[in-house]
Amino acid sequence: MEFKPLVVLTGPTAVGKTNLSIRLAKETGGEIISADSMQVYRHMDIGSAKIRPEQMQSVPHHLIDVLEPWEDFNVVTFQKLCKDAINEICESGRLPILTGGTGFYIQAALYDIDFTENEENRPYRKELEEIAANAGPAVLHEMLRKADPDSAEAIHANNVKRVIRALEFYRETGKRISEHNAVEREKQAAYRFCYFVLTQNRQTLYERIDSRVDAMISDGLVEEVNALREMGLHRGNGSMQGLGYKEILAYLEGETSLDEAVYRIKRDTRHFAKRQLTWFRREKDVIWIDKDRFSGDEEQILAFMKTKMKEKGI
RNA sequence: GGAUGGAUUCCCGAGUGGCCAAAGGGGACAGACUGUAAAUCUGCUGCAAAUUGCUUCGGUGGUUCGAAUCCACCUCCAUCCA
Repeated sequence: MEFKPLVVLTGPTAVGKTNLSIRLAKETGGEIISADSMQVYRHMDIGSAKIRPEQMQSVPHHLIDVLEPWEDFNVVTFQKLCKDAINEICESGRLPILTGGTGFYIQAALYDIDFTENEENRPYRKELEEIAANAGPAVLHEMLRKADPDSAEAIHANNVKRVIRALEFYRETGKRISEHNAVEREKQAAYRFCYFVLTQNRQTLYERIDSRVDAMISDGLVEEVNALREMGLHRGNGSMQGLGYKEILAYLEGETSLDEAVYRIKRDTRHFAKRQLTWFRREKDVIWIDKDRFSGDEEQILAFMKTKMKEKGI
């Protein structure tokens, strides 16, 4: 079977993925698929640093503005939409470029990880959440130890969300998620790919994050969040877990000052960037692009990327 | 000029004679992650030849077997009185 080509362009938040992706797409006849858990939502433009239509320069973009902010989104949905987009782009003879900062989504798409279709069992999840809240996380963890000792070993008792997921998996499939994961981990990529991770020195990155947050505020982030709030969105919505949204929401609810909210957005975005970097470091077959090595010169970076792509036959 | 309060490890801040390299929080750094992932969670943070040794709690000197903690003087900061 012939593998389809796929270019992945990722990196920590605020490194400059968007601009580079546009240039790469224009030079290679590519179309962009967003691997971003927040840019899928309409009405969330400023806080998600979504590309503006005029920036797209007529390069087609997929998976941006496809959901309303009150709709749920998750890896499986992403995976499905992403796969469709890749197929469609390839069929038209163009190159799919997966761009965005959600490492987990990229992994799910690239390795075509099997999430074992199962029904969402809301009542069971709720039941488990209540056990954690009332009896404590240790009790829940003990339940997991009985069902799936390996998972219990691997997942910290305090990580309630993941303990619940492991328990759910066992309940729904009758199998242990630890065994399932072990199998999936061995998978080879489903594409002929280049996995680029754009990076730069930490200090500069952090400075860029700080000033981008300031820019978001002056571009009207507060107004954007307020509009969402008036649409009925609240902290329970998945979309409102986004950086910049939950903090401004707290401010609008009168829980914090604006200064405090801004401080938190900056800090938590830096933490997020660090987590992204940790994720990419662990991914195999990654091609790092250190902007500092190229003195930030996009021409050189693009030339480098194209060389690497040629090596892979893309 | 006088009175009072304060100065603690990167920051905030607890500690008022031994159990203190010093609570707690923040930051920084590192890590995990397979249907909430911009989420969730973990570790670590004086130095070193590291189950021990060395240097830290504004400065100097002193009391004591022993001081971040007590005393004296000095420096700086805050508030109040002139």
